[in-house]
Amino acid sequence: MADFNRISKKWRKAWEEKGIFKVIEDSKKKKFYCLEMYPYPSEKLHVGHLRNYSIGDALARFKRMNGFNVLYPMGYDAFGLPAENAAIKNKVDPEKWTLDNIKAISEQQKAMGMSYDWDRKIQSCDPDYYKWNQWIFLKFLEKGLAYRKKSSVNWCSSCKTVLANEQVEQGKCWRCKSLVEQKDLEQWYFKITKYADELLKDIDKLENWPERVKTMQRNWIGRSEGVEINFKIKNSDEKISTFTSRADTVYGITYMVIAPEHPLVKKLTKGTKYENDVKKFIEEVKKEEITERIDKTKDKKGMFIGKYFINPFNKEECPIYIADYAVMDYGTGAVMAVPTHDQRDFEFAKKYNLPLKVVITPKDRKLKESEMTEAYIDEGILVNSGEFNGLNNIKAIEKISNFIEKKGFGKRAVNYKIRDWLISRQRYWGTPIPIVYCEKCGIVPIPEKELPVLLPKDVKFSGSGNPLETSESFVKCKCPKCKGKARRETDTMDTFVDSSWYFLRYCSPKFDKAPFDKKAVEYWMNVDQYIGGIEHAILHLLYARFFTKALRDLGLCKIDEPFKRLMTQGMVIKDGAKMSKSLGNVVDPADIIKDYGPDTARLFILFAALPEKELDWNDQGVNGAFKFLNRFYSLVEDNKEKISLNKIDFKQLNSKDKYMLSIMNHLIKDVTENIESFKFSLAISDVMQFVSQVGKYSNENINKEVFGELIKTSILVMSPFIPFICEELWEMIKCKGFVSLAEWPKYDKTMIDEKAEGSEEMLDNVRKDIAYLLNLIKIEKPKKLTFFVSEKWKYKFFKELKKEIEQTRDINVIIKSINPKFKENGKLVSKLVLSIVKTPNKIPRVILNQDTEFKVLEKLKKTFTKELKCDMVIVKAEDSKEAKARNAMPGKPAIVVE
RNA sequence: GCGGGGAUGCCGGAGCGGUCAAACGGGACAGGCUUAGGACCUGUUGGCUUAGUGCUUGCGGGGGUUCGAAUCCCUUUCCCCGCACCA
Repeated sequence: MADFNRISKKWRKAWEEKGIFKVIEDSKKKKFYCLEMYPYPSEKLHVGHLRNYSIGDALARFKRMNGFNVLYPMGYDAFGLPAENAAIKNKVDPEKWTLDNIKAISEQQKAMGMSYDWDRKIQSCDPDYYKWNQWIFLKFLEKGLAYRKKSSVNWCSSCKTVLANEQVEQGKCWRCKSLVEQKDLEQWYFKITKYADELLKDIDKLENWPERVKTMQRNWIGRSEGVEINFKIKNSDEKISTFTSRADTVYGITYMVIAPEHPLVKKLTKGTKYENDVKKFIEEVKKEEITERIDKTKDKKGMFIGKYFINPFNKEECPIYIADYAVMDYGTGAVMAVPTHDQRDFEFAKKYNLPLKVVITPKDRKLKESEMTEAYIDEGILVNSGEFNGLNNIKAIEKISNFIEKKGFGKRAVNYKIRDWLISRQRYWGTPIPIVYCEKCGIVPIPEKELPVLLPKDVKFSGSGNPLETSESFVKCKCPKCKGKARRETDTMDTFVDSSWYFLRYCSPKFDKAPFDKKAVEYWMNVDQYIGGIEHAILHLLYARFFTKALRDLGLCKIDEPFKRLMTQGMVIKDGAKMSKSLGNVVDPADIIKDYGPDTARLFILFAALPEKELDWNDQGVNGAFKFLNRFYSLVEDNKEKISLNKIDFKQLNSKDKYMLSIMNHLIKDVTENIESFKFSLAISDVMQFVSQVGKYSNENINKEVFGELIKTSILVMSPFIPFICEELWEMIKCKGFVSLAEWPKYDKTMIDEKAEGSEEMLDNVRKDIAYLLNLIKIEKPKKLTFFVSEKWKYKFFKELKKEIEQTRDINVIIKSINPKFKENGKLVSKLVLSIVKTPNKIPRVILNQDTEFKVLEKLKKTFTKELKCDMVIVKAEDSKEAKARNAMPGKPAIVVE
């Protein structure tokens, strides 16, 4: 048995020595940018990574062989919390920890045969890299895209840092899953909301993104059109503004809820008897906020604050409540409540005995407030709505909105769920924010020429507080403006900043005048295929899109969207569950490589499931892949003496040789198409079938040139999946150069139609059929025979048959393919109808072999008479024994005789 | 609740109007090679069968469109995955 590990080491070395995967811009060649989401360098690679890279590498290799100039880089998302936690726990330097991991991981990637251009490696913790984070930050600051504000922020007490909205999942920290608290802090933000509209609109341009990712982004941006309505408060000069997308319901308002944090709450209750109770209520809500406020099933809680507002539409006075279901974050923090037509309002109104007022009613019945058990939220007709009565409610939204603007009650408004991106992190291992706080000058940016602001080494990792604050040399500094005493910003940037533009850096990784070389970016961008996990559907992919647009507006690049096509790979599971340490179902890629070699691991991963689907890890399956590799390898090795690379002499070929060449051309076609549509597992299954056929062929009396061609082709088409072994076999059959750089085979269309095996037998059957039919209708020599051939692949045989009949019987033969044609204009049918015979006296006859089908044919009569433009008589149902007797074939063509 | 994706032979998983009893792999069974096999090769693998290019059942359940449905439509059940009191 072949030693696959020896083979892989040999070729890895050869590739490295020749540097065959390095690329440079080449305007003469078509480019292809293939990118995998760069990994966080944790201690070990897991199979998910392996899958990611196997997919990307197969594609990169395929494109390379197809003549593309392929940019296929790798780098590391090297900043981040785990390094810092390791520092606290094991007293190691986060940098060393990170760099050691990178070394180990890149070693594994090389061992797996990934064809990266390693010269373009990026590590986000390199000052050469994060310098440009700082540079971009300063540019954003200039443009007003970065700003500092005090606000209530998400705080993770376990990670001891604030989090962006995108990093809070169901009230929990995305990383450590502990509950997120709210804190009032002054922090740095990126103004992603400025691009909300464009980010939303351009989702439509992302044609090759998975639908669900696009949907998730749309939902996250959460654009909602509506109106902002101002309400006067009775006995006060204050106004409350509310946002609603349901202007059609304004006549049904019976109360209002405002968020407890709403600034007006204090004002309105000050000095009233409600003041104390309201304060108490707010305290209560804050306490439960974290856990319960996010639980939708919970009872809504609220409280009257002693004030009323006036509904400008009907001048009614309604009470104002504070309630925990109103969130300050969205809209104006106040909600006009229409309990009859909003379920949340309905529940609240029922609980606090607030009035209901129906303003929309279904067409077929009447709604009664007293009988309602839930809000009516479907379409209907407006009632109790003054001049708008009788309108359809959807149409009324538009009319009432106009009315609101005309009367000055409010204005149209658009709301987004997306918030500005909070990028400050109270952690050490990240890009320092290039800002200084001066006693005199306030917030002062570091001048560009002083970048990078380096991370200091003299910090203490105590496990509490931001380690950066322990570095005096870092914190204490001079103001760049006045040279006076100043304090340096100790927050670092969210690591998602690093990953928001790294794909641009790959285009010119060593460029030192700007984050990237505009020219290189113009050549390489955008990313033709991006591959990564679904978990980044919102976070990274949204940020990267935002960055691209912002950098474009800074004049740094010309593209609107960074990733042309996105493919999200499925999870790897084992024994029906996600791999996890606690379940003990983790597979270590290193073990697989050790036992089976890298090619087996790659082959299994790509074969076991389509890239986008879940992959069920199965040890027997791995072994199956291994078995195939051995079979493939020994097929070549055992028969290498029989291989000739000389040109095929087509005159010397027998039908078997021709048949083999035909399926080989088929193979090339299928594999090419399957790879292009990411159906790697199907491409591999095609090759498996082919290899087993070639195996059988090799035992026969073979044509050496043909055999050589078959073997060569199978090595070529397999090489994107199992590059090491293919390289070895390529050498074994004495082909020149690296198979990794060889040209992808092209298929010959004419060869695909080559006669399939067994065609003689089939022709024989058809001959019998014809004889039988002719006998049946008692004519020796019809003028014309028309064959309706149902299956495309049989078309070829009938061509031969045509020749034969025309010569031997002197009959004019016509062949028609019925499948595509009949489907279009009549949806006909070949399988059931075995034969149609049109007699000389112009009465068409139909012969069947089944009683059941006879019934069917009665129905078909119409279609047939139309198609054949003549009457139809069903002559007889041919019984199955008769069919058997004349050895009828299945899927036999319809035959028309004239 | 909203949105996205699923349900196919013993298992993983293709197929997405006729070439489908359903690719490919795994498993199982039989045979060969072998002293023997867990290695390799060959064949079988829904049921019935007078063994036929035969009949019959069948791609979550029910209904429909069609000459014809695993594939299209409706409905229903179950599973996964996102978001979530967004006004």
